[in-house]
Amino acid sequence: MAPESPADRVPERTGPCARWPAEHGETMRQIVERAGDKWSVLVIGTLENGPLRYTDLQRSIPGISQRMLTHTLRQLRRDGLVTRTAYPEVPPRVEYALTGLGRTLLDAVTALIDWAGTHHDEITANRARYDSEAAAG
Amino acid sequence: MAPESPADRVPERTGPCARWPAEHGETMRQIVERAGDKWSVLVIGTLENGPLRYTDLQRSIPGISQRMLTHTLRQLRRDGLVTRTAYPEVPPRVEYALTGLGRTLLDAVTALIDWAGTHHDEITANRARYDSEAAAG
DNA sequence: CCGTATCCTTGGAGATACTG
DNA sequence: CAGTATCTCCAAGGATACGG
Repeated sequence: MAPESPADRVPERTGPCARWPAEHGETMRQIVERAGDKWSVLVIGTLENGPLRYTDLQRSIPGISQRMLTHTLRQLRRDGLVTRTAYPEVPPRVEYALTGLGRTLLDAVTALIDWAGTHHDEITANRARYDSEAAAG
Repeated sequence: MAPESPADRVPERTGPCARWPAEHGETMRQIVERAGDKWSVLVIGTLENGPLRYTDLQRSIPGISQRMLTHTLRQLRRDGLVTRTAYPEVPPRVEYALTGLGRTLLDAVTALIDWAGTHHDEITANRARYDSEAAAG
């Protein structure tokens, strides 16, 4: 490769992030963002203890709208993280459950939630300090 | 507590998710969402190998706008995940680096990225199947 | 009971131009 | 070099009403 200027301080890092394979860039982003999505995380976490019906999910997750519950469930089903089982009864009953894949994601997400819980106070303190310093100038 | 209707199928799960302490609800969401934020993850990952200057970050993260780089760096500084060091030189030089806290977050996020990488193909296949089934009816 | 369809508001994010 | 300021656009998400 042609020699560069002496100001070439950036080392042998051509891509954005080493562990973020550019090959799958688009899909990777979507997957990681799903894990950071509030509603997805809450739905997955709520299903941890076993299958639940649509209405039970809605009641177990305060603040979620029908629109977002339906939408989130569809995304999770599409990715194979959650299954939907309709029982041909009257009145109709539909249950949602985690798949094996969904359970492994739950583990990874749980690690993140634990991290957030562990460092919650520290981060809150950091923010308070930063804000007060910014206000003081 | 007053006895409920027989349709009381939801077990002793009053809150949304057991591992998601409602006490810190708001902050927890922000923290977890930060870990799912594309730009935050890329900035943190890019700083893995050592401090970098503003312009180097911008060049190392293709597609990031000045606005989002500045904004993301400010959030990360506020949370105490990244430090900003200005060297009083001419021309001015500013370096950004991970803090210890930032490095621990990097570990947790790396686990998630690894999960995404591991199951990338499976998820892609799941989506393809779901989409084709939806199209077929 | 289990969703779909529609309207509407908000703020996230890119592009651009300018300052210390 | 290292940002700030402003404009603009668009898509995520809430509220609501209706269909199977």
